[in-house]
Amino acid sequence: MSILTIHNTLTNKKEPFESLQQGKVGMYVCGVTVYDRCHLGHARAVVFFDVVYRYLKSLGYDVTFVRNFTDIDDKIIKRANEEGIFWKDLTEKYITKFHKDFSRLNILSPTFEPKATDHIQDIIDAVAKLIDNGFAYVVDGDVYFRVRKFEKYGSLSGRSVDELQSGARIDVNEQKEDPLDFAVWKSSKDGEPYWDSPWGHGRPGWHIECSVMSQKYLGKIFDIHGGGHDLIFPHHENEIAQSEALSGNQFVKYWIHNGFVTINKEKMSKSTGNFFALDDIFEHYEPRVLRLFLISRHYKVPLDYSTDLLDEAKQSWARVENSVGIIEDAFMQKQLDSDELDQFAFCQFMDAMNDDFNTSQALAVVFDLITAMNQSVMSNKIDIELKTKLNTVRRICTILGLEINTSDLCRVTVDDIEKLSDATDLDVYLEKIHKRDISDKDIRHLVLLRLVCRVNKDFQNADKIRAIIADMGYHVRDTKKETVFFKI
RNA sequence: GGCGGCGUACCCGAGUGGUAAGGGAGUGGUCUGCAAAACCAUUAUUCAUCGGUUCAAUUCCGAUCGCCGCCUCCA
Repeated sequence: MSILTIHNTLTNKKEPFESLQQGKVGMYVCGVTVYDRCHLGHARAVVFFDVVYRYLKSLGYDVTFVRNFTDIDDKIIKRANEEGIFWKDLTEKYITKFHKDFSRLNILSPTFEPKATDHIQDIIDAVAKLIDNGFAYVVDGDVYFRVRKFEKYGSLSGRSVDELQSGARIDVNEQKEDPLDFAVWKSSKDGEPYWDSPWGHGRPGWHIECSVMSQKYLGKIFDIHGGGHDLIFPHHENEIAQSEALSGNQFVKYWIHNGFVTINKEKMSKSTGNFFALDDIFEHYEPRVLRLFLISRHYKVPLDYSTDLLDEAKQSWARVENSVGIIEDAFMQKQLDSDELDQFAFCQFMDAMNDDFNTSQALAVVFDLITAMNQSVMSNKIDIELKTKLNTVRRICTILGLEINTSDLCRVTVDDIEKLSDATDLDVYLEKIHKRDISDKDIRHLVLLRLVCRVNKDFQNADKIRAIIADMGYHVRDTKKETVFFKI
């Protein structure tokens, strides 16, 4: 059995994962700045780290998982002004929205979900300490971090300070000692939200909230810190500088960064308007299809979005649910109690996940199992081996957070025909159909009537009813003794 | 300009120093009243191009072309 290896951005290598404390993992993932709806790019990051969280737990680790909300910053103030609402109302609106969207994507709640504005005093204390130890300085109510004093600066993003210096854009703020220095505390202008501080009215700079909250909940050093690839510089670079300047020790052992979602190969981004909001996508696709799509590629490489690809994901997920639905039915008839897993397949899954969370390969294990299960059903082998495969599919999908939903499947059997009041029902319904006076409530009855027609070999009417059913967005599937129907 | 990533069938996408997972789509067949689902068979002598190392490279090295990202807010 393999062991978990993780590609560490810090060393740019795949490394065996060894937690700092036996059996425990501390993980911090940068959440979102709450000033707008979440898009597919956010979803990829959130879903991927949810998979990491679930997988680590499945390995038996006691995981403390922190994902923050950055709920005060320039964009929030700007947006609140544009909409003419109080900034706090804006952030709360989008935090609620975040929870709503991501619960649909079957995301587990993190252990802690801290907000920057709930930790202002901690932030002020940290800034004061940075000033005390010479890593930060005050200019007119602003506080800046002295980048050049932190010798390791640039180690995460692979840049040298001089390189950055030459490429640095001209900053309007001439007060800084060095163009590379960044704000840890920003003084507020009139009308802007502020908190009292030893340096006057102001608010935290970007970056400091993550340094403070991660260390507060996870300690001075912790195992995993994650986020989107675009956060490597400057956000995570700055976090390292601040955090290590505060603690004097290494901040994080493993840095994990996920690649972007792209549209026509270009980065999905709010600032360019090149994005699809989650709730818009949910109107056309089931969240679990979206989730499958998001983990269909290895997390580090870009994932290109298109509706064609989502349609493919939808089809492949239908393959899983069809198969599981049929097999669970089979086990309704034939009780077989076993929680055993197919050890061979499950080991293949573990090997895939242990190889830097290779979800593509992990999914291949699921599809191989599906094929094998279908073959069993085909040859009527409803046995313990099939049950262990089914258990394994369910187990793997749970770890990946993919919810297998077979409850939408409804069925009518030939036995139900007897319950029909009388034969005139058909004429009544055909009349209703003719008048289009039917609704979702009638579906079950329609399917049953169609079955009656089929039993009576009245295929013309059977097909007519099927066409109506299809028009209403349902699909029927016949087997020897029953008809299964479900909404498409 | 600096740094980094990617280029695998019709599409998506894993992977390995010894000859290419999986999904979607297509084609032929089985099954079915017909569909659908499922099953079977089939679809890359080839992994951007050109060199090099090697008994052997798609996998390592170099060059070239193409695409993308970061260097400014950004998952």
